[in-house]
Parts: sequence; C-alpha cells; structure tokens
Amino acid sequence: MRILIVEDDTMLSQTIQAVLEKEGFSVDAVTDGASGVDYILLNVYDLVILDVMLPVQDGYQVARTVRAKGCGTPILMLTARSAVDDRIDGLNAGADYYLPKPFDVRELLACVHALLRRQGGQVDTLVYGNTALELASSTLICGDRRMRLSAKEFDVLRLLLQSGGNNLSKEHILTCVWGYDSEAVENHVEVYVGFLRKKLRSIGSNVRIEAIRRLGYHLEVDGA
Amino acid sequence: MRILIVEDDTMLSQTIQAVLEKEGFSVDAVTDGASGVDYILLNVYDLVILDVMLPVQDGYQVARTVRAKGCGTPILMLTARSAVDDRIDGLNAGADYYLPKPFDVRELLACVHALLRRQGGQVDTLVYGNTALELASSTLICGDRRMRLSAKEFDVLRLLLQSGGNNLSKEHILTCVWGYDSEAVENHVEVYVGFLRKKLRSIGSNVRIEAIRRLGYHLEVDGA
DNA sequence: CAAATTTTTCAGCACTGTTTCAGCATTCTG
DNA sequence: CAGAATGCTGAAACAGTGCTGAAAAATTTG
Repeated sequence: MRILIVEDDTMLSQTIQAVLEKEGFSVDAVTDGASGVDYILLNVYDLVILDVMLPVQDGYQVARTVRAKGCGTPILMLTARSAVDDRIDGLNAGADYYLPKPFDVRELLACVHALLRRQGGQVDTLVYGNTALELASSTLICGDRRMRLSAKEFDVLRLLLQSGGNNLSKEHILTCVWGYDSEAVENHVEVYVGFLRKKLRSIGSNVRIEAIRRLGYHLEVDGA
Repeated sequence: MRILIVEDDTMLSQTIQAVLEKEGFSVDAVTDGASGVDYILLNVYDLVILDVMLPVQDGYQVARTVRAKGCGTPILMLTARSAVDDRIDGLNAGADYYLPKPFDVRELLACVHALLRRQGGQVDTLVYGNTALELASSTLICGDRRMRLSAKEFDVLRLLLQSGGNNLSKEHILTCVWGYDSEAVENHVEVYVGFLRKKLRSIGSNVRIEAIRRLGYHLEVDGA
C-alpha cells in the first residue's frame, strides 16, 4: 500500500512517515501543493494525507483540482483550522476525512486503516487444479474459458471443492444438496456428477471427479 | 440513495431524517442496536448513520457485527463521547467517519456526501460498454442517441450499473427499489428488466441485462 | 378535468434445469 | 465364471423460472 504525504512542516511529515512505514506502508512525501497535485495524479497512491496550510496551493485547491481531473484516490485532510466551516469546506472540496490537529498518532492510524479498508473487495472463488469456481456467479473458470453452472450443479461441485480432495458419500451429498428429507435418490447425484464431468471436460479442466465404489466421490487433478 | 439512521433519541433522529429527506434521500430509522444490525445486513442502504449510545447493543458492537459478516456499507458514527480513544475505537470497529456531537447540520451533510461520493464515485454519469446513464436527467445515452427513463427504470438500471457486472438477486433489487416492506413481487423486476432491455436495444447499446436462473441479474457487454 | 405517462397486474408461452428411467458397463462376490 | 451390485449415460417427461404483450390502475402533466 502506497501513501503520499503532502505537508510543509517537515518535522511533522517525517514523524508521520516513520509511523506509517513502521506499519508496513510505502510512503512518499512532498512539501507543497503544486507537487502534491502532480504526485497524486500519478494515480499510484492508495491514500493521500493532505495538509490544508501549504505553500503555492492550499489543500482545498489541491483536493478540488485532482477531483476535477477525475482522480478518486482517498484523501485524508489534516489541519490546525478546526472551525466547522473549515471542515465543511474540506469535505466539499473532495476530502474523505477531516482530522483536526493536534491529533493522536493512533487516531491517524485508525483513520488510515478505515479509509484503506474501503479500497479492497475481491471476488471469492474456490480453486482446484487449473480450475476455479466463482461463487457469486456460479461460474466455472479455466484459463479464459468460462461456463455457467445450474443451481444443483453448483451446489454439488462446491461441496466437492470445499472438502478439498476428500471423499464424500452420495448420502452426504444428497442431504447437503437436496435436503434432509427429500425424495431424492442416489441416482440424482450420479446424474449431476455426469453433468459436471461433461462441463469440466468441455472447458479443458484438469480436475476429475473420481468415484470409489460404495464410498462416494472425490476430486483429483489429472497428471499428478 | 437510501440511508439508515440508528439512533435512540427520536427527536434527533427525526430532525436528521427530515434534513436528509429534503436533500432527496430515502431514509429509514430504527432505535436500537439489534434492529440496526438486522436492517444494515439487508444490504440495501448506501449509508448508515449510527449513534454510539444505544439500547440492547451499542454502536461499536453494531459496527463490529456487520463488518464481521462481510457487510461493507459505509458507516458514519455519531456520538457525544468525543475522547480520542472513543474515536479510535469507533474507526477500528469498522466505522468510516466519526462525527462528535454536537454537530452542525451542514457538517453532517458534508460528511454524508463525502461518504456517498466514494460509493458511486464522484460521478454524474455511470458508464458501461458503449452506454452511459446520466444521473441528473435519468437519461440513457449511446453515441448521439438519447432516451429518457422512468423513475423505476432508472433505479433498477442504476443499481445494476453500480454493482458493475456483479450479480444482483431479484430480492435485493426489490428491496432497494420498491422498499423494505412493499407489496411488490418479483415479476415487477422482470417487467422492468424487460422495459430496460427494449430501451437499451432501441438506442443501439451493446449492454445486455443477463439473467441467471435462481440467482438474479447482471450486466454484460456484447461481443466480449 | 383530460391526456399522457408510468406502474402494476396477469395469463400464457418458451426455455432451462431437474427428475425419472431403462439399458449398458464395470466391478465385486461367491 | 455367473450373477449381483454399483455406477454411468442418453433420452424423455416434468416442473419451475423467466419473458412478453396487453390491459387495467395509478400517477403526473398540461
């Protein structure tokens, strides 16, 4: 995670930098508004800590400028001016958080983490062999080939993936997917395993669903 | 934009609600922590305003609970306790902003806007494929062809655009567009998806609304 | 108030996913 | 080895979802 500090008080700037680096961030620092704008627009930072009182261009202008250019990097605004109107101006200029000086270092860190938390957000998938199952969309992925699974197909495959190569009895799959007291019979599982095998093959997966007589099914990776 | 207020002081709650509604937001309010959690987890709100001092479960617990369940709705935390440690606790519990009482209404609004900006991005049009949705005028744009959307059409499409290709269940669309406890049934969503498809086609968009059986809808770009 | 637009309702069609079933293949058992 | 049990597969029947067009109801606009 890269953080940019825009602050003309070099003592303070260095302190913050040290603290953040200790937390594992990669930190750059500049001392005036104009360079601040240039650096922010590089679009390589995950967060900007921006002082309001700056030479050349003040923090409000910096925020407004980069926002106007469509830059969405989160901005944590820092300042000694703590009047309500200043805070409102800061937020309206495009800042994401307004922290009045003097502040506690721990509070700064909490803010930084809160702002960065928002950045994340990746899709979760189950992976096995050269193949992945994207949970949100019930999609089977192998390289650049994608294939959608039906609800039951998805349930069965997810179960197999989650048990990571371990054996699952048809009984067990039946109760998990079709429910505790359903009419469903073991052939249902066999049919769906058939469907899944066909789909896995058709997208070039190296994952096989192996049957063991009387015991059930489990996953294996081809050529291993 | 839907906002949830979790605040036991009903006077204050109603004041905030009035202000926000005047700004054009759709606002719900609950008065204790436990219901707060339930409502937030519906995942239909764009922002939560959360008081710290609450019956049943305090604001910190509420924030921690919903975050633990993977809910990413922005939280604006509101409280009379303004000691540094309280602020740090709030942020670490999963809040996105900490606003000490008493606060200026304009400051609250500035915070709300700052937090929401991040959601939709600071944009007035949402773009997908060769097509754009102009928020201010509810207009669909593709090349030089323009088409007006009705209120509900707009809401549904905006939701789909904001989730950027991710899947949304009919349930979810229903609660977001028609509200938590409305008579609306899933066929409503189907009908509106039909309307939108027709309009998208008629202006030559390459954006398709794809249905996944049992799962819901999501956007895709033709020929990709 | 009338006209136009938007929203809701509803019935029937089309399609996809699910279940059923019969026959074949394979493995196990005595 | 024969017969039984188990697993696999394709075809057909069935059920549930989603789609659509038309019309009624509600709402907005002129």
